[in-house]
Amino acid sequence: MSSEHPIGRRPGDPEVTRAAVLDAARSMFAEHGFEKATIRAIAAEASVDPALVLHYFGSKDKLFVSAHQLPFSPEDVESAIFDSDLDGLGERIARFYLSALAVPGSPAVSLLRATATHEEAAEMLRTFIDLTLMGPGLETVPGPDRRFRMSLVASHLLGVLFGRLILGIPELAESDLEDIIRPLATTFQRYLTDQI
Amino acid sequence: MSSEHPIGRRPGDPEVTRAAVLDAARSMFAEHGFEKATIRAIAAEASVDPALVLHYFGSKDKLFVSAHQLPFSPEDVESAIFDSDLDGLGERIARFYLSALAVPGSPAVSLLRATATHEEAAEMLRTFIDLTLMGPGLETVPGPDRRFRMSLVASHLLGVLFGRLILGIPELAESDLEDIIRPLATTFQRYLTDQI
DNA sequence: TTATTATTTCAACGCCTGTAGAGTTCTGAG
DNA sequence: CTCAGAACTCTACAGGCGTTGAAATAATAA
Repeated sequence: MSSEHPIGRRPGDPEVTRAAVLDAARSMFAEHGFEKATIRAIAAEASVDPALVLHYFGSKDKLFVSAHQLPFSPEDVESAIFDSDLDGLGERIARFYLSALAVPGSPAVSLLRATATHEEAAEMLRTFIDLTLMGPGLETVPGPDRRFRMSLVASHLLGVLFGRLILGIPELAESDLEDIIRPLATTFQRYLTDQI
Repeated sequence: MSSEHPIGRRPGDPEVTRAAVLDAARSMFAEHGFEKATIRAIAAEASVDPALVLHYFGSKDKLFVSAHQLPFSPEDVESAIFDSDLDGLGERIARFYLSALAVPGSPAVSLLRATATHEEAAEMLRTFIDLTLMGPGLETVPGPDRRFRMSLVASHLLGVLFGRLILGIPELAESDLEDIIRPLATTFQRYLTDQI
């Protein structure tokens, strides 16, 4: 069984091919983690030769980075979460992050999975948290320990994502997302605005 | 540069060698995850030939399983956590798990890391959670949704371990453990005994 | 139309992996 | 004291990996 396409440039828009590679990369990284998502498998999923992947992205590391641009901008988060009074803050955080990220194949899950074995992915995820949760909007949270409080929030979010999408704890994986958001909202509100 | 030891059986207790291999395996799995912890590296760390590792444990998978026996028995957990009144339950859980597991090189961290890319490790971690957190002691927690409540607790514990030891969120990694246990204790207590 | 460049496949490289089998030395049972 | 078996190393294989360079084709600029 030889390749699908003849050698040489194919007609049409190359951007389509490039996008297909990125899609395949995201899906493979999300499902298998960094090392087990092989360039060969990604290329196959995109119906493309492995060498083309490297032609576009240079190396597997760079491909990973390219495939994990933020799904939303830090400004989106700021306005969705912090641009209101403190009262509903916990709920807004829980709802925004879980509904955006707690879906199979989400780049966040891919990042989370790869984080476990790939320091570059860990760095990216730390940056993501820093830019979105620890950004300027955090200033509205009172107290000198606001970063620590927010890190408790982050840890719970991470744990839910991990337990639901990677580990597959049944009670987390099969519950309606709203049922998870509710108790988390209360916890987050307490972490951010109450005595802890 | 050839090997440290001559060929053939060496004098002394073989159990020492076997234990050294297990130690090396635990440390390598904890630091690098399943794929990147190679049999060759584990063998080198234990000053042993790679083939000896397989002689003892049969395969890399089986080695992983052997290296991750529970650090405490489910009965230990039951008595440490559930054999008192419900009042301090949240704090007992937070303190017991975090002080036992939130240390670098702990088998739990190794398991957590490997879980991300290795289904067998995920199965082991799910079983661990099932045996210890969801065991018979959970019956003392009121409400038909006690398993769901406990899964919220588990998710938070997972998230703290992940954030502190794998991802390396500074506020979690550098805080005194007691400062983390305190707010978690309150949250756990609420999850398990209050309206959520 | 022609020349250049970007896109694509092919074939191969060197490296590392888990694992198997054969050979060597020690231990312990009879 | 003998000898079967356990412990241990050496060598090697087969397969997969990321990556590279050359060749072929299409798009585009002159």
